[in-house]
Amino acid sequence: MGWIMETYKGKKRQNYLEKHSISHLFSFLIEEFIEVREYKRDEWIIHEGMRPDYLYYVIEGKAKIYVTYQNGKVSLINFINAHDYIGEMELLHEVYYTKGIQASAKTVCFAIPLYRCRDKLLEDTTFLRELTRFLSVKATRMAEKYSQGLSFPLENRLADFILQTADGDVYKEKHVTVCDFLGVSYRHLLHVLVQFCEKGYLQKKGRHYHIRQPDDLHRLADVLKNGLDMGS
Amino acid sequence: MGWIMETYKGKKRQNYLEKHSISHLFSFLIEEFIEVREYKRDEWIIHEGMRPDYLYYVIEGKAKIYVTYQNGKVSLINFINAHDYIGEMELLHEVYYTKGIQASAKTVCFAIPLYRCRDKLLEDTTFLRELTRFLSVKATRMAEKYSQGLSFPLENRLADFILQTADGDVYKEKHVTVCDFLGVSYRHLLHVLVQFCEKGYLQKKGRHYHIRQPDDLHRLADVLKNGLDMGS
DNA sequence: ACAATAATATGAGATATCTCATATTTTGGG
DNA sequence: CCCAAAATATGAGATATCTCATATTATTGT
Repeated sequence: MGWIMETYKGKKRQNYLEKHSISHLFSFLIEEFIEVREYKRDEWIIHEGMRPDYLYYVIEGKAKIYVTYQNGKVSLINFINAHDYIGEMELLHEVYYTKGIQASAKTVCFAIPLYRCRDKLLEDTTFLRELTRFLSVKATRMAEKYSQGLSFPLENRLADFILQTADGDVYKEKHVTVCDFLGVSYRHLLHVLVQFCEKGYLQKKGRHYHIRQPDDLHRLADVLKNGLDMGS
Repeated sequence: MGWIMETYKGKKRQNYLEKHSISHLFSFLIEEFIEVREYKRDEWIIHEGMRPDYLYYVIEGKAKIYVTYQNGKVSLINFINAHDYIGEMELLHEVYYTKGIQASAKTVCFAIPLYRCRDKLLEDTTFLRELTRFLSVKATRMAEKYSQGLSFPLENRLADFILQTADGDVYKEKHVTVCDFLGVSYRHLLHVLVQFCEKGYLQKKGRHYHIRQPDDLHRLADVLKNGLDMGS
């Protein structure tokens, strides 16, 4: 299936480089090395287990990180959005088991060839500082999610997820994605959603859910927050 | 309780700086800035919610990262060992909710004052590259633990934990610590341990457990591993 | 437009895990 | 050496969550 990633050339490439310049993230001239690539929905940006030759910086779109376990179970580890890096592990480590990354919408990224830029990147203070910040946030988020996932029932985590992903007061994530992400069975996710509806927190409208009582959801979600909190 | 952290001076300090030199991790002369500190068992290296003024590098000992939730629930997020950094989040971010870090054995670390070194550190390629590696490993480990925690029952995670923390063929972690770390109730942890004994995987010897059938434990633990794996 | 596939839905029984109650043993501080 | 607190233990009932079975409804490729 779809492995027809498109590389923008000429004017289109130039346009992206200008409108979404990332030159301030580097202290050397990065532009000439960048390939501007577009991945279609469901296309794999990185195949699980295959070492990528590029460092990616996401310009627009979104993607998901997956890992497959030996028993065949597939787990959605995280979402990737604009301004995230992909493939930084391969830049930093000789040996690394690469996770799978799949675009969940049309996704445009800047691809920086490691074989030409690795040394430059690893000598670049501006870039390293930027990457360090990115990784520290990533590590913190993961740590939070980890302890939350273990410490609280789905009720709380789902309330948080709904509030975070709602479009206005409409929640419309796909159930299959959500139960992967929250690590629960489809059956149980539906069960809790029905409860939310019965309690009047949500109201089902066809395929979507309307948020009726955001305060109640906030009350459930706030339990996950630690002490003072900084938003993010 | 115990907040009498001791700072080594003179010869003792000099000794540590020489025997555990970290000058290769920096491209400027760091030695003169370093304070060598010793924290006693159960002493808090960083208090939750209080912004530390130092970046720490652990030389010997071990510690635990805790976070307290609004409902009073306390969660053990991770262990810290020799060669780990503490307080790097505060170096990188203006605003950050600091987690609590408690020594679980006598712990010696190098404390680098941020008010004197922040700018130097953030300009230092060698250090940034090092820190980036550290953070990338941390982020990956957390991501793995997260998805594992959600995806597998205690049986599998405990088998893994036992094998990882066993001293030879003797497992002797404190139950209270373990159930914090694995995010399960004390009752349930005991329940699964009893099962392991009944199945002959472990044998209880007073306060410790003797590993009888490591292969069976490995079989359970291996389920957590993804595809190829790289150890770490 | 049709067939195949993915996503949504719902029920029922099985497990994993939690909570609470209570008892015994170990440990650290005075 | 003694006490209070922490850690260990065990039972019983309540919940959260999973698995499997089975229908119905989108979506997608051709």
